Amino acid sequence: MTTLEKTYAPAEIEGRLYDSWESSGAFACGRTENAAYTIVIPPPNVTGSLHMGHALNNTLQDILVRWRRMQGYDTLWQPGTDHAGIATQMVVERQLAEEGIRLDRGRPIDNGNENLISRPDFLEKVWAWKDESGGTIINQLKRLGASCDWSRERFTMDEGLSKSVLKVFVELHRQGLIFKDKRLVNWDPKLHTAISDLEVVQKEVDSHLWYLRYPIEGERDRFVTVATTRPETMLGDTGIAVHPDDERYQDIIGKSAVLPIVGRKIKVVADRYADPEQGSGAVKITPAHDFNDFEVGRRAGLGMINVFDASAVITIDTDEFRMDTETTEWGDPDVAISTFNGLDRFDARDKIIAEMEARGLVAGIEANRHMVPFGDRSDVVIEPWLTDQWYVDAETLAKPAILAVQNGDTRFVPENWAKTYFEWLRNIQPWCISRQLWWGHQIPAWYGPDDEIFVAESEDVATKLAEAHYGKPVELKRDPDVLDTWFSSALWPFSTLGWPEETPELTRYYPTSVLITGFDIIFFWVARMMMMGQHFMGEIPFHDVYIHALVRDEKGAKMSKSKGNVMDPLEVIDEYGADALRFTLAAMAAMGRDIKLANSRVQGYRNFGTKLWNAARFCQMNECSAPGAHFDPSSIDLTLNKWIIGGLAEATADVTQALEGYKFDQAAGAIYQFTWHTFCDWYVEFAKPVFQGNDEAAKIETRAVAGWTLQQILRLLHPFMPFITEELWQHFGEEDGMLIHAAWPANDIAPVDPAAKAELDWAVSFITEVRVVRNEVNMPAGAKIPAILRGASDQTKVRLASHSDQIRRLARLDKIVLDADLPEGAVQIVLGEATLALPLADVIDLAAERNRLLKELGKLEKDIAVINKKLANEKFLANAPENVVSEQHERRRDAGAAKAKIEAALERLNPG
RNA sequence: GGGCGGUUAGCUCAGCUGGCAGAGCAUCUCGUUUACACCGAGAGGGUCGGCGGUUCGAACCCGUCACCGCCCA
Repeated sequence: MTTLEKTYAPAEIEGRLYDSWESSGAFACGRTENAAYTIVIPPPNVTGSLHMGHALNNTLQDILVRWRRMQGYDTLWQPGTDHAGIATQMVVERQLAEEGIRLDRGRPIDNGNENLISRPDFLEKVWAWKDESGGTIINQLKRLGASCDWSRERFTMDEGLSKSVLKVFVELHRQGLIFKDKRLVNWDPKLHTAISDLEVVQKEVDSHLWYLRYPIEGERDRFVTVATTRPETMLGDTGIAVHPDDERYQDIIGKSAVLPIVGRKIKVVADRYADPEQGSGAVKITPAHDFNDFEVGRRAGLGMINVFDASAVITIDTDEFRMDTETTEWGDPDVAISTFNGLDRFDARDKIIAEMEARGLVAGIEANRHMVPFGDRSDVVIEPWLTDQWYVDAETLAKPAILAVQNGDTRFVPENWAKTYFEWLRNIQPWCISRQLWWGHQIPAWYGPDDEIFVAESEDVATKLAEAHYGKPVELKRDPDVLDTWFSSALWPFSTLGWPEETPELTRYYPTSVLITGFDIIFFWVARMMMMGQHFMGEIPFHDVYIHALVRDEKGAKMSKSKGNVMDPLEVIDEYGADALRFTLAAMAAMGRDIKLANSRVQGYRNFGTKLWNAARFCQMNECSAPGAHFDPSSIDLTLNKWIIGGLAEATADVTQALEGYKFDQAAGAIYQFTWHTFCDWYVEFAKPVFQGNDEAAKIETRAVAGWTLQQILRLLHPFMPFITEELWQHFGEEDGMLIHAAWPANDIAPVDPAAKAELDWAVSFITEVRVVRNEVNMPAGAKIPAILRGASDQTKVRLASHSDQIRRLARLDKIVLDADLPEGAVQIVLGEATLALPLADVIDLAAERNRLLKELGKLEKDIAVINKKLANEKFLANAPENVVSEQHERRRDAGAAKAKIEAALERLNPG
């Protein structure tokens, strides 16, 4: 076996190990003799590439999956991507646009150079793009080390998943839970599709509040002033609302105003929506272009007048626009049409203001900062627009989803997020699921000649339904729209397992164990998967939902391309290795707190990997190989070895327990602490004299224990740092097989020996005390000096005898003499019941030593005063638990004894 | 406006059921003692945001104020 290099080189090793895991089938599920442990990946967007959020999300999933796999579970980490309707269509459309090709969606050709592409041809292009570039993020997940079962990779547009989408749509429709309706939707005038509330981002925009005067009909010189942020929509105004209790407007409620420019008669209605405090207290009502106005209009029975086309261009040459109009001094519908028709919405705004000003109807303009809805993909202002769309009755489906979390069938971790979940589900609106796109699952609805709707899983069935309905064959037209991507994602926990087929996988792996995701996705995924899972499987989709933090930059700002503060996980992996990135993310994944990531942190954990690597080198150099199956950690002789084995047992329990509670940071902290500070700092240093000594039996045992402990460390660390641990396993693992398959250490893997712990703790504090003092009195670091131990108990003497080599080496003492006389000017250290003296007046700074002792004395006196006050308090004695009281007594005794020794030392330092 | 979270060392954060305030990074000092300078030994650094309350005892529980962040309207 080759000797290890001086440092670990991740780049050379990661790819090779990943391939050997994958090709050996290590990631595959199917050890069906064991209990199942399932995680479905929150499907990344097929157009996406790995960002830090993904890195965190998938690191945590991989930690759980690798850990459970080692525990023997039949693990399935189900991977895949979603088809990302809008995003993917945009990518391909953009590519085509560069070639001068545009989708044939019934709009006029801009110029002679454009070519149109048909829907089937376009879809072919999308699939070609997907085959070519759609696997980016999957390969990036592999760089991270993700141990997904890639043989089961799914895509939401796959045949099987598409089949489940059809079935769900048809069934929900039959149950009356999917319906078609004409309502206001969030319309994206650039992408020409409806989008869901969740795809709208509210942004604060500096704009104005315009105060416009509308004349009251039949009353000369009487006006009502309305305040608006969107003057261009006034063309569609059909009413004015005032608060029913607003005294200013009592006399005009029920009357009509004349809509300026247009000449339409619009009613003044009383509605609580009008806020007397806001603006003028009167608001113009445009039911076809505002969600609130829509409700007001419905309550008051106002008309709805649409003034925009799909691109939000003013389109008013219509009969409905002319409704209730009359040409007067204030307005003329035909002039309005000729002036505004065909204008872009923002040009129309300027022109409206100009026209109103010309009529003297602008009462004021105020600067105003307010929220404006933007499409998260297109980044243009979203228009509430009246269209026919398909909806899911989310309110009905939400009920069981709420119940399941209330009664604990599904548990949020941390549990606070349940509130967010409830909040959203309790106020849920009908879910608009149709999208005016080509890429996606086409809605399985066909229309007869009279627009009768036939919903069926196939055209054949729809045709038969239609024939039965009409009594003769008719020509049907399929609904051109596709379904929201999230509609198919909602089925992911069971559609990926084969549903609607009753596959063995479905029976075995559903419900899944846990869903790991970010809080921003509770609505998109968690809630919808819960609704669909319960409705179609009759069972919750996951037992636990772990919500992790957001990864921010080191200053706490959200990473974004525009800010230029994104850290690319792949660059970090290139620089420090995947293990370092993974460990950093895990160590920082404290519950309920965002992660502020800095390169220095990753570097620190890279160093941890190097430390482990070098500890392994040390073991290798001293022939500490893994001892094999015959090794029994409970039949160990040396205290040192009993101690490290006990420490390992405690660390094992800590890591396991932390992982069980999803406390990734604590698990990482426990293994880090044990590996570096217990194993590398103390155990290895204590083992050196053993290896250099002549006690062959001790050498043999220590070699075995060191090798065995290292092997257990590799196991415990593997879920966090899979690559470096697997690489080292080749040197320190069991003969057969890879670490990924090795067993997770049981909590009772080895006995914890309190006596051994006490003995080593004593030796460690001996060494530490000497080091502290040597430093404080400026003793040359390299100087080997003698020491005198006085007043030691028998137990201490025994302990000293057995660790004398180690203590002399690490404290840099050349000999330790018992109970000798003290020469002048010795440094004295209080060590439990004993006093340790370093009698070397010529190499120490006596003034510094005196200061040191005085400082220590001061500290002890302060401690004693605090304890005395406590113990003098009768209420404390009466109320505090007995162990707390006795602890205080003990501390006073110890402090008192130490104080006496310090005083004696001061006395000896300056006799007289 | 409604909801959630935060405020602890210079920075980033732990701190469980109330019982001696911790880690990593950074800083300073010393050091190459045959795994490791991506290292080792040590040090300094705190009004636990403010005020009140409960308690023998509060970083922790309660109230209140201030500031910061996020989600929803």
